[in-house]
Amino acid sequence: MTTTAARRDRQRQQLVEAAERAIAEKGLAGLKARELAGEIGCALGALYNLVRDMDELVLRVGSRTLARLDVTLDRASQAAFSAAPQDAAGRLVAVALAYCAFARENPRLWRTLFEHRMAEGSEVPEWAVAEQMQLFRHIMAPLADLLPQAGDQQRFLLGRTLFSAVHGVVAIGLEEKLVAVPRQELDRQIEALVRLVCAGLAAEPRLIR
Amino acid sequence: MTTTAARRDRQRQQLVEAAERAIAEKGLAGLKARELAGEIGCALGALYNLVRDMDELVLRVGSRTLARLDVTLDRASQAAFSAAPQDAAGRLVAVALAYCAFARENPRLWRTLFEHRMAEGSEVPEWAVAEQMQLFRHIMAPLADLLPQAGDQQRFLLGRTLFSAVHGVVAIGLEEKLVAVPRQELDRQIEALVRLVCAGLAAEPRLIR
DNA sequence: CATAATTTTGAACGACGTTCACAACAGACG
DNA sequence: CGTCTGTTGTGAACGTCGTTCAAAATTATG
Repeated sequence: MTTTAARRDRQRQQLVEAAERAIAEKGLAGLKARELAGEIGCALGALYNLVRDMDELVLRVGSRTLARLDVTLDRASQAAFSAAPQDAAGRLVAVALAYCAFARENPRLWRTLFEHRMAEGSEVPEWAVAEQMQLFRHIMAPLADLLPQAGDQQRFLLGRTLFSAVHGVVAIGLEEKLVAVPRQELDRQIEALVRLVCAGLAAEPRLIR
Repeated sequence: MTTTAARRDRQRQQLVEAAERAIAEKGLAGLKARELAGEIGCALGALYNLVRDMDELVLRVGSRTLARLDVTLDRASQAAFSAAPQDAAGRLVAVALAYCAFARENPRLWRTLFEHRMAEGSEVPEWAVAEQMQLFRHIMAPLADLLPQAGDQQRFLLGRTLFSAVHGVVAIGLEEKLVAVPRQELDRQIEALVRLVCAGLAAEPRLIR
């Protein structure tokens, strides 16, 4: 019968959603096994029939976050393309700004993507890594327009650098540790960074040799 | 008598050094109160006479890390200045590469600077924030040469953006999660990023309006 | 030297993720 | 319907963590 397996799937779904809510409200450190068990109405030990351990749960939440981020970046990229099909730099800026907006609107879920560390001895499963890589296409596509004569290798390296750089600006800009940078200012920083790199590429293409 | 206060200071020093060793070897998650107490030869509870809580201990270790980083950046900046006094961009590159080298050579201590979060309800003390700000001067000085006619505000914003961008590239490049990026390649990425931004500044100064 | 103040001690506390012996249960067969 | 068997849910118990605290030990004071 489907009763057992189906209800397990349903409960697993509830569990992931409860975990997502908990992280979104209280951050990764606010995710408690006992609280989740209470919320989905099962015993503490039953969690481990739905999920190997907390790491897997966090990865599943991360998977949902990445999927939502992917949709966001897609929309931003398409909108920019519709507005100015030949402005590849503008598309890069749009993706970067969308990334920043997503991080601002989902601060704790977004942070969890980076601050979570697997328990000692465990490795990030392959599917989780693949999901992260998927997102790169939003950067690689405009870059291909911007650098038609560069090799795939060079483009990939530059794409990763660009992503890392924007990510760094967003991560430090949204850090609660220091005073929060106002939205407009952070957006300007990001746009300036991307445009400066693009202008640099145009002026001195040999820099990425 | 100095006996009490002096021995406390001595023990506190030992404690911080033991904590630094523990973090350097096993990461922030490998820092255990009981282990430290054993190492400096005191009871578990006595730690709380030397330090308010673990957060303070981590901040003290962070302070030492920042001091060593400061020395490293200073040396790199001065060496670049001696080699080419008027090459401000080269000095920026040198500082960025030194930052990357420091992170690579002190991966866990460096990571701790960013991954540590205060316990709920506590705030990062003012002296710790000031120490972080101190480091900005290594970026601000070359930037002042590079943009003599920009305002302090603009320069500061660009400096922070530049730091954040380089930090992001280093952070993601050294992530153990994915395959480690080879040293040479990471250095090239960082140099390319900084030089691209500098070239962009030269070609399109209006971008930082 | 006696007395008061301070400091060290380690058992105890509460919270955490995870495990496990056992109880409850579901389905198969007579 | 009753019994047997394998699976699933249960929550107390385990080990670990940072932190606290009453008592013991040590140090300072008159």
